[in-house]
Order: sequence, then C-alpha cells, then structure tokens
Amino acid sequence: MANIRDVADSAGVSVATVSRTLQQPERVSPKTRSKVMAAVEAVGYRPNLMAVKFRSGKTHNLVVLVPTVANVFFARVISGMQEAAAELGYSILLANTLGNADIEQHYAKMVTTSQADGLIQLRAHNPFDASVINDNGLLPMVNACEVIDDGQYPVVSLDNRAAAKAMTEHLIGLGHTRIAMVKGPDSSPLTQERLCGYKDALRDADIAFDEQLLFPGDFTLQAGYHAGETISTLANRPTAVFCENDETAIGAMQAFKQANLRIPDDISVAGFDDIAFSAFVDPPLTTIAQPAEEFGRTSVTLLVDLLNGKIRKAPKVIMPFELIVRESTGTISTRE
Amino acid sequence: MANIRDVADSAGVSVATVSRTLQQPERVSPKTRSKVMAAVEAVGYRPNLMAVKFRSGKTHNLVVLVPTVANVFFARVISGMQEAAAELGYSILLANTLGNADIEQHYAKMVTTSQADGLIQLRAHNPFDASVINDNGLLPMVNACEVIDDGQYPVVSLDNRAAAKAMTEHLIGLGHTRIAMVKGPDSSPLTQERLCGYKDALRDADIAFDEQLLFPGDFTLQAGYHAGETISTLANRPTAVFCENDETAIGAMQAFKQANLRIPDDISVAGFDDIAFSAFVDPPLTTIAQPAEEFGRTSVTLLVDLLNGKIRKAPKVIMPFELIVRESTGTISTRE
DNA sequence: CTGCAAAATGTAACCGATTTCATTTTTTAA
DNA sequence: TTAAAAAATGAAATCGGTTACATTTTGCAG
Repeated sequence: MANIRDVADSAGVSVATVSRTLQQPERVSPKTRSKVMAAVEAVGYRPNLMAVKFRSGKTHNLVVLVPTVANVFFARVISGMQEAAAELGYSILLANTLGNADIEQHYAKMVTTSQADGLIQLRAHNPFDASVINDNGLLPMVNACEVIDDGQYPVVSLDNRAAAKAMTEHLIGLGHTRIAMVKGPDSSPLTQERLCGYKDALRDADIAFDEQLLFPGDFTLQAGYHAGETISTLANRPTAVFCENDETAIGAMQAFKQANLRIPDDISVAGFDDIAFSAFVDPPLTTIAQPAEEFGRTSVTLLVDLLNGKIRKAPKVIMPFELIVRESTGTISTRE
Repeated sequence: MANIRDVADSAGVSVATVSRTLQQPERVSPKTRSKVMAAVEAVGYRPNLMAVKFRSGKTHNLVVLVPTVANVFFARVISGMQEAAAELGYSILLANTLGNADIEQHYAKMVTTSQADGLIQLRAHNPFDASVINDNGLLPMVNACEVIDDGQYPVVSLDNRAAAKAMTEHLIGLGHTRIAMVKGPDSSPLTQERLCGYKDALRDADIAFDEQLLFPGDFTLQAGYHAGETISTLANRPTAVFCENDETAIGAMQAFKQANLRIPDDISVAGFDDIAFSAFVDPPLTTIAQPAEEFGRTSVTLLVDLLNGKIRKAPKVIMPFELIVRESTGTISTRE
C-alpha cells in the first residue's frame, strides 16, 4: 500500500508538501499541486486514515448500543442515526448487544480505548463499569429511547407516561372499563412509565386499577401471542388490551383471532411504536407513533455537540408522540 | 488520558516492560509484573487501541453494507454476523446504505483507507470504484444474500431458483394454475433467479407462462399492498400469489382482505424469507425459510478466513432453504 | 540591482503503542 | 568462585500521517 512518502518521492517533494496539497491545496503553488496530484494517481495513494485518527486523537466513530436490531422500531432509530452521522462526518459502530453484557462491554470499551469518540445507549443501563467512571469523570454518552433519568447524561426520550395515558384515555373514551395491559420486561423503565400513564388515566376516569389485568411480556411477538392466549380464556375477559409495543399487540391479535374473538367487536387491541407492519395487519393497529428516525438524528446531534464541548449541562429532549387511531380499537360490541 | 509512558514512569520501568507485562506476562518477572499492574491501576491506564491498530495495520473492523436494517430479514443476518464477529475478535461497522451510493462509497472507503480490514456486501453491487480495483487487485470482500456470481469474490447465497421452484410447485400441487408473482426490483438478481424458478416449475407442469401475471414490487409492505389491490380487481383473477418476500406478501394479504377475498379460499398467498411476523399474521404465511443468522455467521467466517489468507480461490457457499407450509396457501375453494 | 516581506517548501518532532536488538541481571554448571 | 547460558529489562526504531518551525524561493518596491 502506497503511503505519503511514496507520493513525496514520486513527485520529488517533501511529505509535508504532499500533506498540504491534500489538506489545504491553496497553500501550495499550482505547479506543485498538479505535480503532487499526478503522483497521487501514479502510485495509487490512499491515505491511511487509521494513522490520521491515531494522531488526531479523534476517531469520528460513534458506538451505538442497541438491544436488538431485529426490533423494527430500533431499525428506524438506527436509520436516523446513520443519516445524521453521515452529515456530520461520523461513522456509526453498531453493537447489537442482544442483552449480552459481554458484547455491551466489548463495544463500550471502544470509547475508553480511543476507538470511538462517544456512545449512544438505547437501554436504561450504564455500560461503563465503575472503575472507568471514577477515573475519568463522565464519559461522552447520550442515552436515548429507554433512559436513565439521573441528570448525568443527555437524554432523548418520549413522555411515555403521557403517551400511555393518552392511549388509555382513548380506550376509556370508547367505553372500555376493563382494560388489560401487556407489559414489557419489569426491569425496563418503559414498562414502569407506561404503566403509570395507564394508571393515571384509570384514576382520572374513576376506574379501579386491577392487578389481575396486567400480563407479562418482553416486547416480542411470542410474548404477545402468549398473553393473548391467556386473556382469551379468561372468565371475565377484558374488552380492551393495551400492549406496550406493536409486536406484542400483533402477537396478541393473532391469539385472539385463533380464539375466534373479533377485533375490535369482541376485544380492542392497541399497540405502541407504530412500526410499519401496524398499518398492514388485520385490522390495522391503533398505536402511538414515535418519531423514531428523529430519535436517532437527535441522539447523534446531541452526542456530537457534547464531543465538541457545545453542551454545558446534560439536556433532556422530550420527543412528541401521536395517537394513531386505526381499526383495532372500537366501542364495545352491543352483540355481547 | 494516561498512556503507557505514564505507567512506565509510575512503575519505574521502561515502556517495553509495561507492554510485555500486558501482552506476555510470562516474559517479565513476577515482581515487576505486580509493580506494573499496580501502576496500571494507579494511573488508570487504558491502552489506546487506535495506536495499536495503526501500528499493527490490522483494524479488526469489518464493514457490512446492508441496504436497509429496517428489512427484518437483514436484521437477522446482522445478528448472526455480530455473533460470529464477537467470537473471532472483530467488530462490525454497519452501514445502512438506504440505496444511497454516497453512503455506500463512504463506508466502502473504510477498507481502502485502512479503517477496516474487509467488507461484506449484501447487495449485488461492487462498492469499489474501478480505480481502486485496478490498483490493488481484489479487495477483501464477501458477497452475501444477493450476489454477483462472477467467481471473483466469495459468495454466500441461497439457491433462489430452486426455492422459488419449490414454492411454485407447492402451489401447483394444490391445484393452482393461475399463479401471480409479485416481483422484487428488476435490477435485483434475486428477482431474476426467483422468476426463473417460478418459470421452471410452470414449464415442468405444462402451464403456460403468462406475462400478465407478473406484478412489480420492491420488497416493501406498501408495494405488496399495491400489487394486492391491483390483483383484487382483475377480471380473471389468479388463484394464488407468490410474493418475492414476506413483507410484500403481508402487504398483499392486507389488500386482499380489504377487497373481501378470503385467504386461502379465494386466493392463496406465499412469501419468502420466513420473517418473525409471518407466523403471526392471519392466516399464518406459507413461505421459504432461509437460515438468516447462518448467512451472517458464514459471511463473517469466510471474510476472516480470506483476511488470514486461508482461502485460495473464491468459494461459493449455498445455504439450504426450507418450504414452510402454513395456512395462507390451500386448494382452490369449491365455492367459487 | 538590492533588500525585504511573503509565499512555498522542507526538516523533524510527535501521536502511543510494539518489537528488535543490545545490555544488564540472574541462574546454572563447572 | 567463575564462566557461560538464560532471563529480564531497556533503548530506540517503527507505523503514516500532521504540523510547528526553519529554510529557501519568489515577488515587489525602491
């Protein structure tokens, strides 16, 4: 692989001149410039950006820790990140952690070992072990989607509580009073926040909260299906089910159909995220739309600002949500 | 950020000794070793891996060009890659190209500028421009899923023709003779290969190929829906529709339902890929399962072998497929 | 034509690790 | 006790760029 010295020799100039020709062409004479450019072509020079990054101490790489790229919502977030990163001259190092602490550690270490400038974490979990944090103070991290809101790091999130409340109110508005909820993992703050919003709405409507109407889930189709099966067989079946994400809702809908329940006549189903599939299931799913791509773009922008010292104290960005009413929710059937 | 010299000073040894302590502990005396380890702790040393990679000339980074991470099939492939890469000590640099040539170029250049050791391309397109190829001969690339089969690069693919033939035969076996096909982009070799398989099966069954039964698509839900709408209104409607991927099939199913067509009584629908959603739509989708994660794992393994010079000539790995018969395909309804 | 400022170019240090080769210290055998 | 061999350690080169500083060349005014 030809290096800058080869170019310099071939052009009969010094390496400094070559470097200048490529970085600040106006600083070299036109004659030299063309001589150098010709030499670059002649020897097939490609700069070793590893060397550049090493010397500059700036990698222009950003690590993104995503629980799973198989989650359609995250896929959209990532697209947004990629876009913003490209514009700002950064590359995304995507870590599909799959909930595996080792993988998470491995990629997080890229920041502490100068392989990346910063990190975006999409889970509510600090990937840096204590020793690192104590040694170096805060690390360049932005926390998005599912956040730890301790004011330490910049945060990009949704008002999940308000969104869940809005959805629950929508269901209440349709006349439902027995509204089940299929949760995410209890360890996830998302689950907690959305549960709070659900309770808020019930309280406001003077509907007693019933622990029995909560069903466990983990944001997968399978979990939704399983919850749906359980709910189908219930003696005093709820008339509406609010699922904490669309995958879960789609899984549950499938179970209801197999139990010969009509949606929404027998049971209303609502999701969260507005993934592409939601509009193409039968019936189309009522859900909460999140600006997923915008989450990604904002996270990247924020992180780059942080890296450039443009941020004093950790900002908290709350993204807007939108209630998307489709056909999976409706009034209680009179035929019951 | 503490560097190796700080450690050396703190421990009262040379940098060489520090390096050896960390790389080959058995080469230093136990006394020195503990002294150095203590110093490492004391100064909070984290090796600058950028420097290491620069010097060694090996980045242990692999670039992956994926058309879109929003495609659920690719999401699975990526998971497999990440897994294999982690095991082999490599990191994945994921480029969500979104069909954008600039992004593709940007990431491909990471290989030619020493920022990554190799590249995996999931599209049938050589991302390196001619100049690079001419200068350096073949670049370390593996082509997977949608491949350019010119024998230049290692390839990991499916026998798409055979798979499409198998699916078409399944439909013919159910009694269908008017079988529509919703294609992918015509520019994609996948489209071509699957179309060939479709024709193969028709020919074997002495069914005339009808150009009118081909519908354009681009692997999205929207395209499937659109094709489905068109097909619904056809005078001489086909009794089965073979879609070139699951997203398309799910989109088409939605259109059929809205046109009050029963699946599979009025029309059978088949997909390709066996994404997770396929089992959770109504009715569950008949499709071709591809070992997506295995695609990813194999691609990475192959690329690493290539990098280590363990490969003489470009191998061609054909992955197995499986016909998954669910409920979206059936015999023609007698009620017609 | 001379002198000086500005422009162009070159020399060499530097980034942080690894590694070769040289040197010192320790161990072993005579 | 001493010489030779082995082990431990250190000094310095190296990877490929960038850049501060030094030097040379050019341009222009007097």
